[in-house]
Amino acid sequence: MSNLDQIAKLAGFSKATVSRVLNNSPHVSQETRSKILKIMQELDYVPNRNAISLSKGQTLQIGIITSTINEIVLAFLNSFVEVAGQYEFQTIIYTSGEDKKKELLAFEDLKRKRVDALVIISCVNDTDLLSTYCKYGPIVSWQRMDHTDIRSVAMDQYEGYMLALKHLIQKGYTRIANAFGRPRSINTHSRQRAYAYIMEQHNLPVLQHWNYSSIYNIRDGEQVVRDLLQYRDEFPQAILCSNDYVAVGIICEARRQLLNVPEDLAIVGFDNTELAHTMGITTIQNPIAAQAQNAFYMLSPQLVGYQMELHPLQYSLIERTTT
Amino acid sequence: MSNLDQIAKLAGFSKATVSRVLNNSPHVSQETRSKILKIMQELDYVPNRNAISLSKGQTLQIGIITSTINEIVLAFLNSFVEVAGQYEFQTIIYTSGEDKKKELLAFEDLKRKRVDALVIISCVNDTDLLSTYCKYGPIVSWQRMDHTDIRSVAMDQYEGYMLALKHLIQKGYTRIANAFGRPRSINTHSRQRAYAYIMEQHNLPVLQHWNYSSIYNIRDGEQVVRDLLQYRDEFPQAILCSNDYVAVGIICEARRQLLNVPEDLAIVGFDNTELAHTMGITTIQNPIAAQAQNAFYMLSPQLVGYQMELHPLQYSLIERTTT
DNA sequence: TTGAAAGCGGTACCAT
DNA sequence: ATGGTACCGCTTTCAA
Repeated sequence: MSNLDQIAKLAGFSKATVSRVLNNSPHVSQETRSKILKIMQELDYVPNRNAISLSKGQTLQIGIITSTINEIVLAFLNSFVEVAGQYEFQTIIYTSGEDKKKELLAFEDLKRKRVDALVIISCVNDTDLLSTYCKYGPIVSWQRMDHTDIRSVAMDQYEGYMLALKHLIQKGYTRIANAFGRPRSINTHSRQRAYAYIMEQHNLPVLQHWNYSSIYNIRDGEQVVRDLLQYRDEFPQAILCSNDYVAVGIICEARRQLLNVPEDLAIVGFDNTELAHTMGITTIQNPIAAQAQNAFYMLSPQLVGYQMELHPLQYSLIERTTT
Repeated sequence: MSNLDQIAKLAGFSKATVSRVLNNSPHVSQETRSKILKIMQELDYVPNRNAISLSKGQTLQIGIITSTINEIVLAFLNSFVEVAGQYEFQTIIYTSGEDKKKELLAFEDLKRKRVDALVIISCVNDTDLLSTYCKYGPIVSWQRMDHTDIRSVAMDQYEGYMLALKHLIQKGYTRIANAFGRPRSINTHSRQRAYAYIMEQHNLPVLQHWNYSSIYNIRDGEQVVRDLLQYRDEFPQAILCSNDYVAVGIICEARRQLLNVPEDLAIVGFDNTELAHTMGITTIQNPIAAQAQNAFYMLSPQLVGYQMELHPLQYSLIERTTT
């Protein structure tokens, strides 16, 4: 492998000039430039990224932290990787598997300058601890954080959940159950607030066992149906799901249990993923791609030197065949 | 941010000794070691990764190349990230979007020493071109490659497809259609061979319009059903899918078209993903996680200095309710 | 056991 | 426009 020094010697110029050519400096004569470029071609030269990173103190890499990669995360990830790539930033995935130690490794990598910035999709460490890393580089979060140092790109799910609830009530459903996600997360809290508000406003019944939490995926959704069936006489008419995958699980298990959707059980998903479209699930359109792009835009001042304008975010209801 | 030099000065030792402490060299007295460690603690010191990478010529990063991240890719990715992580290797995702130039960037990064090795999930560039990069670091592929320099961890799908075909025939289905993936890929070719062999052996009909290719996802699957319906009188009894997601699309669209599964149309998926389980799809169990681990194991001689034993791979048929 | 110094491969400031 | 050179922060060989 050839290096800058060799190119310089062969071309008969200094390292400095060769470096200028590499960085498209205007202070190189056309003649010199082409001469040096020719030699680079011949030697099949490419600059060593580690040397550049060390010298510049910037790696052009962004770390992205998630406890696990599922389909929801994927939508975010895909968009983020794309927008970051447009600005020549690469994305490194850190999956923690809910392991605090492992998760912290990502933050250490910010400190060690392996990555220039960090995006949190979901995390398990204490936010007070995590925010101490802010001094090493910019950090944004998808998951809503209860901390001022780490900004979040997520929307308040209160509005989105409200849309779903109003839709159900307008359709005449009154016995409404919930399958929430993370028990104490801000999102779940927002949803619970919306639910409590609407139910009280319309004077509708709220039963203890109509509220499930820690429901994340297809299997969890299946389990919810089996569980609800224990209370035959207090069966809900509709259920709001933490995401579309939970909705898929509920639909499939409901069918297996010979329940008709939506006659016996109406279902509303969340996120409007591909699968919701395919299976005809009524859901809340969640602009995940826009949020992923916003994540990069929020990092942009420190990464590329200027602020980019954030996408405006808005929920909407997609009515299909499950309500 | 503190560096090695500062630690050395404060401790009253040389950089070399501090470096030895960092790398757990046995040639440091216990006293010196603890003294230095204490100072590192106080200054909240962590070594700079770029400096280490530059000096050692190794980055502990592995690039993984895919045209797009879908749920199938995800299964592979997840396992790979995990096993690589166990050996302190990080994974960088390169999504090409089928763009040859963009894909080549990943290979350039091997040359530039941004990554120590490369894993190809799917790629679009000419294999002769790609194999020229082998001299810069180890490369393995999931997608089968028709090139000796780049080894593949994938299995020959002939056997897997055979299982599916035999199952259908044993169940009495004779009019069998195919939804293949990439038109000229080795996998598709293997499947076509299996299909041709079986159909001829059993003297079964083969119709031109029963063979679809470039069918990858849910939407493609839906389209296949709509297309098949044009030939009402030559409708197949069963269809083999390139993967489970295609199967999902076919099932959902079939239901929408009021076809009964499996009475009007039997369906066999491929891969045995979570979704196949949920929707009760008969499918071929494809050990994706094992293949991802094997990918790392194949890189291991050049990455960690010794060969790891590969998982044995085997297909099996999972019978559910769609056949 | 410890230290001095030459790399690793670039960047960027200061001269000329 | 070009060159000289001091970094960037760590590793590693050779001596002591």
